[in-house]
Amino acid sequence: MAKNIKPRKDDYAQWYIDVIKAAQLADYSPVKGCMVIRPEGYAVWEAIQRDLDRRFKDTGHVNAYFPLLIPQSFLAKEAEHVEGFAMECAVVTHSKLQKGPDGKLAPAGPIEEPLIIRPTSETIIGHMYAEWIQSYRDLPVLINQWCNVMRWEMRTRLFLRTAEFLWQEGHTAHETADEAQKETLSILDIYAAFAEDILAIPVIKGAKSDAEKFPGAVTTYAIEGLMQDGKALQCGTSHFLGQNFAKAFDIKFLGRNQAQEHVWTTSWGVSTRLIGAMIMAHSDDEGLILPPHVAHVVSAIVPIFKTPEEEQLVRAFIEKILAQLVGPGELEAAKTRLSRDRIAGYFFDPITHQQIVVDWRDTRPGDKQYYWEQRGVPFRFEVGPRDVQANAALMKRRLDRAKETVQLSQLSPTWLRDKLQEVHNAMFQKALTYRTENTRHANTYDELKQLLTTHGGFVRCHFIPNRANEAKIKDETKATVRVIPFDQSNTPGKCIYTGEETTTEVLFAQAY
RNA sequence: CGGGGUUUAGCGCAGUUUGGUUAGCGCGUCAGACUGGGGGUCUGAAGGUCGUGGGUUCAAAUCCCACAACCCCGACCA
Repeated sequence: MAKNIKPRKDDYAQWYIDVIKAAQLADYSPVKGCMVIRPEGYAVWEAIQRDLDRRFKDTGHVNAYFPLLIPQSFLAKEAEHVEGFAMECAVVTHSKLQKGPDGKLAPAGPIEEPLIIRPTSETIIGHMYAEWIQSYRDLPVLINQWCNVMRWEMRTRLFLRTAEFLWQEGHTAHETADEAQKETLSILDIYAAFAEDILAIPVIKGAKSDAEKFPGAVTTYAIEGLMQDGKALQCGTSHFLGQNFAKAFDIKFLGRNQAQEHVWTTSWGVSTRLIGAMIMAHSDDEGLILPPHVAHVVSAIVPIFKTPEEEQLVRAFIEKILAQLVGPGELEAAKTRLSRDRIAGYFFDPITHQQIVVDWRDTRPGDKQYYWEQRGVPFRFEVGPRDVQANAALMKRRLDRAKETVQLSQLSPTWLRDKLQEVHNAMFQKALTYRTENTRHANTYDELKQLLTTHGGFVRCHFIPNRANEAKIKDETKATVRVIPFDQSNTPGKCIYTGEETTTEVLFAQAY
């Protein structure tokens, strides 16, 4: 039992915080609502960036960077957009600090037009696109940026909702509505594939109801995941913006027909919230469980010895293990590398910089087991005199604590990659099984209410999306329409709220 | 922004009722020794504007006043 982590069943919210603290993913900061992402957490973000960035580039996108500050007037140009974001904007109104009569620093030098710190960049990017796009030959524009944004939230939670967060935001402009639509959906596919193949989180693709869509979008698509406490979490969104922003920012081009037309735009993003999703989807009462593809340490080797003689033996044997897993070149290169407190790192994958570490610290083996376990490292190897004798190592799997003795001769990079993939598959399956078991069907509103209160999870039902009715349902159940899944059965039924005939099925759930 | 509560070491708390020496305790942290196949033992150490400002007093963590921050419940938000 982990003594610094509250079990999920006792207090899920506290468990979540404890896991993050124990794994040193993040820390609270002196600024309310803002978090510090520590190296262990940032490594996960880097893995997310690395993989997604490749996927974006593979589909023709390029990266750029736009300013943090946006003229306040820009936000107001799109009516729904300003409505959606005005309440949570941080506003910069002064350009300097000056000492007042009391000797204290106070803001001075008011600036002519207040600037807002970007809550999202549609407006400033729209402004630039208006200058850059003149002709159909300039299209499509396929730009992404990795940056931070700020939304002044009342209630924050590490990774899930913080005032400042890191994300990527793609902004594209197209000649036709059809092309923009396709882009929106192809990005959603990328997000879904990424969530499932890299983070091992099964997600449901679908459209948002009008009540839940992005302010300023025509249609918002999302991938939705189910967390272990039965609440849903939106893991990524892709918006078809129609010509709303094109009209607001006058993004026009001369079309093939010699007429001025407005472009069709999209925007899409995922954020550090994905790290929260990853934690809540997989981790257990012992701490973090990292999906292998984003684990910056894929294996930790824990040496066990009593005497200096035994240490010699063990050390020599571990070198043999490393030689087979990372190669003699890397084994040699690692010797000149600085390491903290005798945790030696060996790059297992030179591209992702995922590593295997050997924990030579002078602490008890039990401490080390917990240490690496709480950090979610997929595999631990125990190597002691007994193992040296047997020419083997004891391998422990983080996911289920399964133990396995592996012979030295078995070890190779492909062997470890296969093992990591097995863990990934098992994690995905486990999460998928959980989701399947926690997706239920309601035929009436009473059933919906009853299922939500007794089980949580997703509830699927016939429903005609409608802003007013959704608001009432949210009032009564705290649940919202998470998605209108693409995967529709197309069988007619009665809307659980109005009783009208419809084929539309939606997923309700309480959400983060 | 409304209602309630809290504020003393990194965390959790005692001390405030009835003002009085150097503000303690547990956990954690750090160092050393012994130890070593799942959180071991011992020794030692560091760490405090007692939320902030003002007042009463010979003397304030303690009494008085004002303010602030944080937490919970609403509201807002994905």
